[in-house]
Parts: sequence; C-alpha cells; structure tokens
Amino acid sequence: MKPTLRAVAEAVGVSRSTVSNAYGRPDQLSPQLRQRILETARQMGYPGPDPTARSLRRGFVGAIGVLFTSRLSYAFTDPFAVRFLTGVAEAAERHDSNLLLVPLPDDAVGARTAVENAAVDGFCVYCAGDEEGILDTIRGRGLPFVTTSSRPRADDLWVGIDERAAARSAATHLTALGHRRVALLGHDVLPDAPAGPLRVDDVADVPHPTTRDRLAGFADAFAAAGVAWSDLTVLTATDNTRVAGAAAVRSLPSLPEPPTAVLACSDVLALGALDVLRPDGEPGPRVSVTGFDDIAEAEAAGLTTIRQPGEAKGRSAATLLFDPPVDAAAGQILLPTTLVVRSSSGPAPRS
Amino acid sequence: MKPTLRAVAEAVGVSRSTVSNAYGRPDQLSPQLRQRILETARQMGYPGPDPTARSLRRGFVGAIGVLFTSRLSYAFTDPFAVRFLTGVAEAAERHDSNLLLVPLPDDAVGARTAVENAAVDGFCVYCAGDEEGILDTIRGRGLPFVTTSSRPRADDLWVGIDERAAARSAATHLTALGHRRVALLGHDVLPDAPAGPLRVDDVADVPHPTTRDRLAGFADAFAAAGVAWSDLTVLTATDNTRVAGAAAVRSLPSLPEPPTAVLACSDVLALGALDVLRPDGEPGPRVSVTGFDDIAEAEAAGLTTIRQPGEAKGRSAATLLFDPPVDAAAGQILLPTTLVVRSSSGPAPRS
DNA sequence: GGTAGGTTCTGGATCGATTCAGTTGCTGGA
DNA sequence: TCCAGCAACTGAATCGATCCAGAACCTACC
Repeated sequence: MKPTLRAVAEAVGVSRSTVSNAYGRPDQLSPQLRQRILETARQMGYPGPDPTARSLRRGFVGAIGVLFTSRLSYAFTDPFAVRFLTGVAEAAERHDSNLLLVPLPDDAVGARTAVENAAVDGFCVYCAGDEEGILDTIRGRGLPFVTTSSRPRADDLWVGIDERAAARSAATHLTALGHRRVALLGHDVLPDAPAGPLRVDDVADVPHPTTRDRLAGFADAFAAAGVAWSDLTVLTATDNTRVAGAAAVRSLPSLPEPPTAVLACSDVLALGALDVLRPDGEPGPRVSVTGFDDIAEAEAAGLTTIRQPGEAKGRSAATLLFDPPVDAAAGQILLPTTLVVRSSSGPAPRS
Repeated sequence: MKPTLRAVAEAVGVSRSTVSNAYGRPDQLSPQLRQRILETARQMGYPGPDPTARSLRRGFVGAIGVLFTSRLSYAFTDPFAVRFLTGVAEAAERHDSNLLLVPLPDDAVGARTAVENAAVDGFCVYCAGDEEGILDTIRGRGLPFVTTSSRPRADDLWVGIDERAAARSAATHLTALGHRRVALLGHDVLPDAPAGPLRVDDVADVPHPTTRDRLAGFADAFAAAGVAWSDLTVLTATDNTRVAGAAAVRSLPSLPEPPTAVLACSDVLALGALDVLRPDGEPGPRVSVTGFDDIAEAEAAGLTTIRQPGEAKGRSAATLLFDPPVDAAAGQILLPTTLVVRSSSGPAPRS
C-alpha cells in the first residue's frame, strides 16, 4: 500500500496539518520545513494527497460531467457531437477542470443512477432523451447544469438555437423550389415504431425533443406553403448514424409516388440518404436532400443544410457552468443558424 | 444544503449502516424497512449516497482516465484520436465505468499534477509527449495503466502497432514508385525548431515517440533503397492538424529541387499537404502524398495511407485495464496494419 | 427447554485528507 | 520590562459515506 499523508507526518515528526499545508498552502509554513517534508514524502513514495479524499473534504471535484443519451460510443459517431465536446473541452481546460463523460443507459432508472453516481461539480447535458427526468435528477443532487435542448425552464442555464425556425427555413427552401411530396427523416421519431415508411399527422408526441422541434418547424413551412400533411412521409431511422439514414430511405424510390425531396433532421442522416438516393454524387434535379448541423463532411458532399455553431455551443455551455451570470436572462444564450445551400437541393422535377 | 445519509437515518430512526444498506445491499434488511427508508429519503430530498464519499470509503472510483498530450481540445481534431476514444468508451460502458478526459499541460510539472489529481481507477495513455515522466507519475500513484505508445517495459500493459515496420512499408511503396527526393512530414519533430524546411540526419533525438518511430521506419526504407538521407527533407508541423500540415508544405514547390513525394506521419497532416500540393484533387503524376492511420476522410480524398484499427486499439486498451491478463505476455497486444494504396500516390516523374 | 442457526439491525472504526481556532515562540517598539 | 503582533505550527473536528464484528431476536429441531 502507498503511504498516506499521516505516515509522512509521522516520519517527519510534524502534524498532518503541516504536511497538508506543504502541498496546498506553501505560505503557511517555512520553506525549509516544506522542503524537508516534500523530500521525505518523495523518499517514502507518497504520491501526494489522494484526489478522492481531497474532493470529499473540499466539497468540490474539479471535473464537470457531459451527459449523452444512448450509448456513449455513439456520441462520437456524430461529428456534431464531437464538435460540441471540443468546445466544452476547451472551456474546461481554461478552468483547469477535467471532463467526465457519462453514458446514459436507455432505461430510466439506469440513467438516474448514472447521474447520481457521477462525481462532478456540474453537468453539461447534451441532447438527453428523457430530458426532464434527467434534469430532475440533477436538480435533486443540487448541482448546477446547462442544458442544450429545447424547452428550458426560465431559471435554467441554457444554450441553443431556435430549432423550429431553423428547421422551417430548410423546409421553406424546398417548398420554394417546388417540392410538394417530401419525406421527413429523423431518428427516435416514435419509440416503438418499426423502421421504414410511416405516415403521421401529429408531431407533438415525438419523444426526442430536438427531432420533435425540427419536425414542427418542417410542419410550419409546409402549412405555410399549403402542402397537406398527408402528402408527407415521415421516416424514422433507428439511430442517428449514416447507415441508419441510408437504411431508412432505402424503400423510398419504390413507393407508388416517391417523394421528390428528403428533409433530414441531421447531417449524418442526410448523408446516409445521399448514399442511397444519389450514389454517384452528381448534382442535378434528382431527389433533393437537406441536412442539419453543417458538419465538415457536409461541405465535401455538397449537402444543403442548416449551419449551427458546434464548438461555440459547447464552449458557451461550459462557460455558463463555470461562471454563472448574475442576471438570469444572460443565462440563456441563443446562437444563430444559417441556411447553407449547396448542390444536394434543386428544383422539383415537373410532374 | 442537501440532507446526508445521517439525516435520513435519524429521521427514520435507524442506524446509518442500515440506510447505507438500503442503497447498496438490499439483502441486508427487510423489504418493508427498506421501502420506508427509501420513501423518507425521497421526501427529504436525499439524492442518494454521495459519490465522492462512497469512492473514498470503497477505495475505487468507477471511472478510468484517458490521458492526452497537448491541449485536450486538440484531441478531438484528430479523427484517429476520436476513434480510439470511441473504442475506449465502448469498453468502459460495458464495465459500467465513466471516462475522465484529462488534458495534460505542456509543462512537466503541470502534467504531473494533472495526473496526480485525477480521481480514477486507472489510465489509458494516448500518445503522451513526455511518455516516461507521465508513466512514472502513474506508477508513483500505484494505479494500473495501459500505454499505446512505443517502447513499453516488459511488464507494462500495452496495445499498439509496429510503428516502424508500418512506416517502412509506406516509404517502400514510394521508393518502389521511383521517388528519390522525398519530404518527411511530422509534428513535434524537434522541440525548438522553427516550422518549415529543415534537414536532419539523425532521428534518434525526435522527442515525440510515435513520430520518432515512424521517421525511423521511413529511414529504414530509404536506406534499403539506397537513397541518401541528405536527399530527404524533414518538415515539422506545429501541430497535428490539417492546417498545420498545409502550412508546413507551403514552401516546398519553390525549393530549387522540390521533392516528388511527401510522407506524412498522420492522415491529417497528409490531407493538409494535399490541400496545398493538389488543390484540385485530381489524380496523376504530380507530387505523391501518403498518410498514416486511414481515417474516414482519407478514403474520400483518395489518400494512400497505412491503416491501423482505431476503435480496436481503444477497446483493447480499456479491456486490458479492466481485465488484466494473468499471463504477462498477454498484456501486450500487437495490432495489424495495412498499406492502403489510393490515388494520392503514383510513379515519380522522369527526371 | 436448550441450543444451533438465521435474519435484521447497530456502533464504532475507518477511508485520507482539509480546516480553523488556537498555542507557542520570537521580534520589536514604547 | 512588558506586551502587541506576527510567523510557524498543532489538535480536533469534519467531510459523507462503508464495513465488520457483534447484539438482539426469532425459528426450529432434538
């Protein structure tokens, strides 16, 4: 066993307080004694104060947690999530804080205990499925947190975009191009729905908050353009991944009246759709596809999409956590979005 | 303040042990009493046992640390690092463990304290600059660790590839294509060297272990092909990023005798080189460029490179940490690499 | 009825540090 | 000479749990 602070104190012949001070408060003892303590500690193989014990006594940990829904390893498959994480990491570094990545199991009680057991000073919540349940658990612990998803309470710290308006602008782009038969592609659209084509006329019940907001934004645009919901197809992908996106649109072309465009809720889904619907990648009037996020791959693929600032989102979130503003209004940061038009969208073919 | 376990015990009128058991060892008390305890706890707003206190007493934390050199946010800019992390995350999840990302400051003492202060049960060391110093600090804490870099001790847990042989195969590919004047591109090649062209005849002093091994592998190939070191140019990038790679090769074309090929130590550097040397992306006999890692972007860019299994590397590393093999030999895992030839490399132009 | 065995719960020690209100000893000024 | 003031150090309480040996009680079997 490694020696403890107590052992060092006894070896040197001073009190434990003094050894503790030698590490944490150099001004509280004479330089000579400090040197002597540090030297004996080294000789004894004392690795310095135990981080866990120190955290317990001090009352803070020196790490913030980042919560991801679904499996943690999935988090890294979405480049946008990685960008968010980069921003969080950047801010955490500046505050000499570590980052604890907490994977949330799919079941509610598992998620709850994961949040309860994380040794952190606060949380950045990235897109949690059971948003409210998670946030309540965090509130229960009395820890500060920042949420990125929609529908924050007035007193919550929040950073995000106007999901609905942004989604609307993407859909409006397509209706302006003449598209009337459109497929909407999201993941986690309906909890128990089988993957594949699926017609719905109500988006209020979509469990995934972000997907719900974006679908609502799409709906706004189509309503404004006079397109009936019944002309739209809602596709649900099993995951927010490229292959799931591809799988979800596979059956589209064989429909009696195939849609002329696909509005995806994320770039990875959109890229998957492109893989299937435009395997050659050539621009032109074939099926139009739009995404959401503007990840790096989107540009190379010529994907029309909604750009949102990923790193800034993460950075702002962590910064809010570290330096909570006194003014409640400053605790909610709305970031801008832009419609980026590229070659994956074009005029609808004449019918 | 949130109530503690003690407060709950007093409220219910039982001992602290019993409340503790209600959470951690349900079989140690009657279901009825357990229910009563849990219920009162809920009413009082007790969030469950404090993770820090629990860790202290139990002697383990439930998280493993991943150590990155240079700034943590850089870690995410390298897709290969992200893949490694994905693998680690996957294994960590399976063992119900969280992931603590620990950014290591550039200075030795900062790095040391970062390692000393991390509350974890073990470390995965991803490509640390001052490898030995870091590992010694970890050994000082008596924590288990897995290293991925070269030169492990015989009793260290290790997972990696044969860096030198892999690098050699990339270089041999180029010499076989007739290239004789070649630029080698790595980051962190010489600590205080200015970025830009730079001729060296000795790679043993390169500080970054991976870069050193790969350069050595390149050297092997050129020696075998009868190419003099003096015909090679060593370029050093300021970072392992695409832009740094681009910047490093910027001056190449204007050299009196420009190299016909660039051998990069990583894909991101190679892609940066391609951005400058082949901005149009067309294949052909122009400057050949090869990379290392085979990240996703490499395929799209047609980059010839060495493929190494990123997720598997991370997964194996974490698995070694969680289930250390009894047999010391099984603690060192050598993963395979492959040369993947694409359009970025071609025959050297006739001189 | 006595005792062996089992369940259910308790008390106190312990994990490894930090904190803060002192105590001690020394210097310097009136 | 006396005391204020300061620097250097100490002791005990504390952070919030878990662990383990044992106490109390009940059951059951010979």
